[in-house]
Amino acid sequence: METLLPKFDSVFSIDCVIFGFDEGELKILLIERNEEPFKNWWALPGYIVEQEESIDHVAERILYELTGLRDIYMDQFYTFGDVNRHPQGRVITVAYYAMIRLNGSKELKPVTNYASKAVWISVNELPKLAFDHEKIFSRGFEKIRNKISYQPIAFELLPEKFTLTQLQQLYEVILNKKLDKRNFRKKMLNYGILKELDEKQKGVSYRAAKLYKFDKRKYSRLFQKELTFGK
Amino acid sequence: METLLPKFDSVFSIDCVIFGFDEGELKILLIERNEEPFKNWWALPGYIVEQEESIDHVAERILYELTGLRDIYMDQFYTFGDVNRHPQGRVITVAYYAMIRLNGSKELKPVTNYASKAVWISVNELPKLAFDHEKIFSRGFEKIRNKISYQPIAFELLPEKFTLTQLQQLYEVILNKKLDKRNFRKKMLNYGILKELDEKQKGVSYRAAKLYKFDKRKYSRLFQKELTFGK
DNA sequence: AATATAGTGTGTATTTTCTACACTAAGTAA
DNA sequence: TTACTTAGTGTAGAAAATACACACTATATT
Repeated sequence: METLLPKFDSVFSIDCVIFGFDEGELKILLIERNEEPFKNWWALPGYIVEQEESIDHVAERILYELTGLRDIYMDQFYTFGDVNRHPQGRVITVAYYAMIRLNGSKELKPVTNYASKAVWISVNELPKLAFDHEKIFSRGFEKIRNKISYQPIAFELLPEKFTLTQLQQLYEVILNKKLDKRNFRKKMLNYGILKELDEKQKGVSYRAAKLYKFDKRKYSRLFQKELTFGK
Repeated sequence: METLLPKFDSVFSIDCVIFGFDEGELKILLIERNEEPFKNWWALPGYIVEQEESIDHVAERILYELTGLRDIYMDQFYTFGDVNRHPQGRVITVAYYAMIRLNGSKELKPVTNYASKAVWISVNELPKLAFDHEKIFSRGFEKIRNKISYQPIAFELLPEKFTLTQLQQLYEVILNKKLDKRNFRKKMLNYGILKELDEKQKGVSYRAAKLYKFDKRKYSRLFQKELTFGK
C-alpha cells in the first residue's frame, strides 16, 4: 500500500508488564537488554511494531517468544508518548499487561535477539529499569490492583485448581493488605463463580485444603453486572 | 536529534471524543472533514502527532483550536492500532475523551485547516463517521459510563453552579436509566463533595431550585477512597 | 501412642448501604 | 385565587459489609 501520509522518523513500540504468581509472590517478567541503548539493563519486554502487524498481535508475539504461551489474558492499559522517553528518537509505546499461570513451570525461552536473559522478579524487588519502564510498570500494577477489585481477573494467575487460601494470598499481595479469612471466603463463594471440586490439595504436611475451579460461565454473567447504580 | 531507530512510514495521531451536556442532552463534538480521505464526512476531531510534541499536548491543542478552552478534563482511554484502519497507510491513533462545560455558550471556532465545520451532536443522533471513529466513540462512551459510577467526573460537564436535578439528569443520560430522586440526592449529598450555595436558580417559571457547587478539596479525598475491599 | 504443629473451615451479631415508595411546599402564570 | 409545575423530603425493609474466635484435621516428631 502506498502511503500519502507524512513520513516521520517515529516508531511505535509495545511494552508488556507480564504478571505471574509464584510461591506467594507476585512477579513480573524482565529481560536483560542485549542492545544499545541501555545495554545490559533490565527492562520490560517490548518490541517495535512492524509495518504490517496490529498492535495486539505484537503484544501476543512478545509473550509467545518469551514464554511459549498463547491465548493469554492481556489488556492494553496506557500509551506513553513523551517526546524524550527514548534517547535515540521519537518512540511512542503502547503498554499491555498480561497475566500468566506459572504452575511451577517457569522456564523462559528468550528466543528474541534483543534479550540476553529473561527472569521472573518479585514486584517488591525490582531493579532499576531502562527507559521509563518503572513508570510503565507502576501504572500497570495500579491498573490490575484496581481491576481486581471489581473483576475476577485473579484466576488468570492461578493454576486451574487452587485453594481458597491461595486465592486469598493472591488478593493480599495485589491489594497489599491482609484480608479476613471468613469474610473473604464468604464473599468469594457468594459470587458463585467458583466450582468446588472433589479433590484435595496433595503433598502438604498439614490438613489438605479443598480445591476449587473457576467457573467461566458464571463468571461472564457476573461480568455484566459490573458497576450498577441501583434504581 | 538524530535517530538510530528504523524508519517507518507510520504515523501517530490523536483523536478526541469531546463530551458536552446541553439542554438535557449528552453531545459530542464532530467536525466535517475538509480533506481526503473521507472528505465531507463527519469525524472525531483529531490530528497527526508532530515530531516534537507529546501526545497529551496534541490532545490539548485539538481542544483549544476547536473551542478556545484550556485546562480541560481529558484522559487517554485507548489506542487503536489495527493495520488497516486508515486507507492511506499505517496510522495508530491514541484516543482521548474530554469533558467540557457548555454553559450555554457553545460557539465553536474551527481554526483548523482540516475541518470545514464543527458542531455539537447528540450521542443519540450520530451520523456515520469516518475511519473507525464509531468504534472509538463507543469505547469512549463506555469508558465514561463506567467511570462516572465510581468517580465524580460528571461535574466537569456541568456549569459551576448547578441544581441537583441537573446533576441527576446528567447521570441519567450517561447511564441511560431513570434514577430515583430521593435516593440519588441522598447518595450524592452523603458523598460530601457538594457545597450548598445560598443562591437559587433564576429565570425558571416554577419553584427555583437550590444551587450547588462541587467541592474540590473533598473530592480528592473521596478519590483516594475509591475501590476498597474492606478488611 | 501421644503430642506438637500448621493450616482448614465455619457462624453470628452489628453496622452500613441499597432500595422502594408518595406526598407536601414553593414559586410562577393565568 | 387557583392551577400548574417542579423542588424537596423520610422511613422501613432487605441486602451487603464488617468484626470477631474457636474447633477440626492431617501430618511429622518423639
